[in-house]
Amino acid sequence: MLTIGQVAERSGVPHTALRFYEDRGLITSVRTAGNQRRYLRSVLRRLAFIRTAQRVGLTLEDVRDALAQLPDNRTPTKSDWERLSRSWKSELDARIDALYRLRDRLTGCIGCGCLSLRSCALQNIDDEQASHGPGAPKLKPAVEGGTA
Amino acid sequence: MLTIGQVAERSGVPHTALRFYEDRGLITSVRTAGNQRRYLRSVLRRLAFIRTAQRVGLTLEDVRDALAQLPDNRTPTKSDWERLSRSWKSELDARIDALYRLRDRLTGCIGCGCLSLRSCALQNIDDEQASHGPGAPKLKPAVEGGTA
DNA sequence: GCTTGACCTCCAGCTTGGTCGAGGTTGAAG
DNA sequence: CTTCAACCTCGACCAAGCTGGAGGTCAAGC
Repeated sequence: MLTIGQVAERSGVPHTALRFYEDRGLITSVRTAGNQRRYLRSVLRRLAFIRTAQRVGLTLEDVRDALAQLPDNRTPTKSDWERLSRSWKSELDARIDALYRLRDRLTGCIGCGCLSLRSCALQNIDDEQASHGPGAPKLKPAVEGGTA
Repeated sequence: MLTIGQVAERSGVPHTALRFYEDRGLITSVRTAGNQRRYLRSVLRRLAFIRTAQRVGLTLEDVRDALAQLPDNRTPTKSDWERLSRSWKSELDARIDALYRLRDRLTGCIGCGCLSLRSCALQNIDDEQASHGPGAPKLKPAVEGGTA
């Protein structure tokens, strides 16, 4: 069992954030007789997962909901992971896709002669994300007349 | 020239957010004699760009810094885009990579028989650090978009 | 058994990315 | 010329995701 300080050091996640995550239900701990937190080593795995997910733009709530599908008290089974995976895969795929388009649009624009943006991919971004992600309000299909 | 209401409708970005973005220097407008905002059509392109970038976890500041490289008052040239592209590509690549790892970790776990997590990729996220002894290196210091 | 640093709770405050409403102005249609 | 939706500014407020401090407790070393 690890103390909060040990977890903080090993994971690089500040102890303040660890308490915050616990408060939000992303991680759990048990308490000593003296009311101090003690963590299973598996919390490090969760934390790595949380931080990675956050870095790519998922909210703590997204992560919490996903992790809620995993058992706290036992090693996740194959079907535990399957469920988590299924529920996340399409979201992750969508994000990967969005990133690709964002990147390729940039580099693509160089090739496509953006001096006249008329036929440029960037032009057409607006219609793609019609309904995505809770955090990001949507861009409606814009009526791109002719002049840009 | 478009009014703020027209831009809001076409882009799907609320007018409140439009003023907010202008305040933060992400978009610009000109004013009528009566002090009302008028936008170039190109603002729609910027907005689509902003929303996409946000969706994949970049901050408004990241976006602002990137867009600051593009001219406000003329169509971006090839070299404008080249500069923007260069400065973003590695960041986007890193995020794509992170997403892949996150996704593949999930699906990988299904294949690898996570009933025993021993050899699982997820397992090794933290063990790498743990096994580096007492002064263990940290997880990625987390979130924020500083490296853009 | 005393010290000291790591721990506890609670709460205020910060940043980001906005929304909402009050109170006033503009501008195009009738 | 009136009307009224759409616009303006400004400041309060919101939620997420934290940080930091105050004031108190625990536990390991001397």
